[in-house]
Amino acid sequence: MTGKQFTSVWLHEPRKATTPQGRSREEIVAAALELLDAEGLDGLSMRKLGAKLRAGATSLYWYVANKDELLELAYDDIWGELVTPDPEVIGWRDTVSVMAHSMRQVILRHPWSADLLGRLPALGPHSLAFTDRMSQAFRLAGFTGMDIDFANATLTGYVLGMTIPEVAWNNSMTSQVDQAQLRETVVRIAADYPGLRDRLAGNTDQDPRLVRELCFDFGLVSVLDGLEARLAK
Amino acid sequence: MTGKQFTSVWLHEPRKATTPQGRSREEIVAAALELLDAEGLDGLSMRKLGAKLRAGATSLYWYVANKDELLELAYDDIWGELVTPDPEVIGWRDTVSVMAHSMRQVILRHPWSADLLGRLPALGPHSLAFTDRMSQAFRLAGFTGMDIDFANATLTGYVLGMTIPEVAWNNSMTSQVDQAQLRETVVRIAADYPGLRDRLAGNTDQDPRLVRELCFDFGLVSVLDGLEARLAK
DNA sequence: ACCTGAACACCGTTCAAGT
DNA sequence: ACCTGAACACCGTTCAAGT
Repeated sequence: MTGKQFTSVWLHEPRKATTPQGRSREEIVAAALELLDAEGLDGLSMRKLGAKLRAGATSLYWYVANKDELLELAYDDIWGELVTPDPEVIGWRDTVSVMAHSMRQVILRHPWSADLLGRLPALGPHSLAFTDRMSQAFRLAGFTGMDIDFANATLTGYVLGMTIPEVAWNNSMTSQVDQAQLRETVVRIAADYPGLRDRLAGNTDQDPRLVRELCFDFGLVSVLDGLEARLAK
Repeated sequence: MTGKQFTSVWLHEPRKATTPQGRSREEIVAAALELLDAEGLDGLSMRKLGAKLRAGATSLYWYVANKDELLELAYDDIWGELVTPDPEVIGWRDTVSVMAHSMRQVILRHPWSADLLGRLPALGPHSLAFTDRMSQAFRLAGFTGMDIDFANATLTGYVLGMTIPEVAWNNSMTSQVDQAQLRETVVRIAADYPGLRDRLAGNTDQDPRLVRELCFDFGLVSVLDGLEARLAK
């Protein structure tokens, strides 16, 4: 009885903007994005956003039902930044590979999006366009029926799962952190796990950004190899 | 100058519990877990938790520096529920496969954890023990050096990325939702994407829970095949 | 049609004060 | 050593009232 209904910005029409006066959704979402990129998810409050638009905080509720809907709009927007090659031109494997790297970059560029992935369903037009384009590549590869969606979910799952904790890690670090001290504490924590400890110790001289790139590529190639192997059967 | 330092519960000793009087961290974390499981991430507030423990909200700050540290503690706890087979007994591939399924179940059982993955680094003992066990399996498989960690990251990345959006989806749904109406709206949204639309339409008769299981297995097998292929080279 | 301000019911956290 | 209450600086959202 008390269960909330399923709701989403994408499930109902926006208020008609028949009159050219007043603000617009686009304007509001653009301002929200600026705030999110500059200050993170906690930096976006309805009051701050109102102030930025030189308006009362509560005036926003005329354009948007609540804050979650606003976040859904902002969230969909960033997927418009994705690079989506044409699989007919460069082939399916390069297409999805480029898309995977591009996805990772979008999330790293907008770290607040990592927090939203586990909270809001992605039903916006940019998300769908992206899914559609990736499906096209997998169909071209030779997948059929539900396997197209499965391959899709496998690859995007890999990218998200690899990138989300990377954001969490970046969040906790800043340039202010004493790297040497951090390393020392991590090693102390890992002391009980010999394998882990030894590999951490052997890593001292590596650039962490580079290591993460290598790791991402390693996994991406593995996932794609695994998917390709299915086609041969 | 203003950058926050890297901090984590795991990086400093807890306040010594030399005296047996007063509350304990364990007690507090256990109560927090109950609240989280029952009411989700938003259901946990310091005031509510204090009330549940028949204490003032602010008394908790004697045991824990802030709410994030409390969440780190709760978050690490759930990974203690993981099934971790012995790779020496059942082989590496079955081991990591069982662990992958177990991970997914833990997240689905504690949906609030999905929100935390992008926010807090996982440095607790349960997380480390889990990583260590999985590394052991991959070493047994034949991986060496950094490839052990890469294989690890690839598999756990896949599981997280597959499961986090599943939680987001579950969050938005309740038993109250009119499935027929939802389907109709989704199809309307997907109208512009023929491939997507057709596959959605063809899916009508499937149990969504079952489809997600199939999808997870499809991806898991693909990822493991891809990793296994590396060993042959 | 659009915007405002006041008000409600919350937050996390600090801190001086108590025992 | 442990706990309290008051206080500060915030939240999202509703709603009657304005233009």
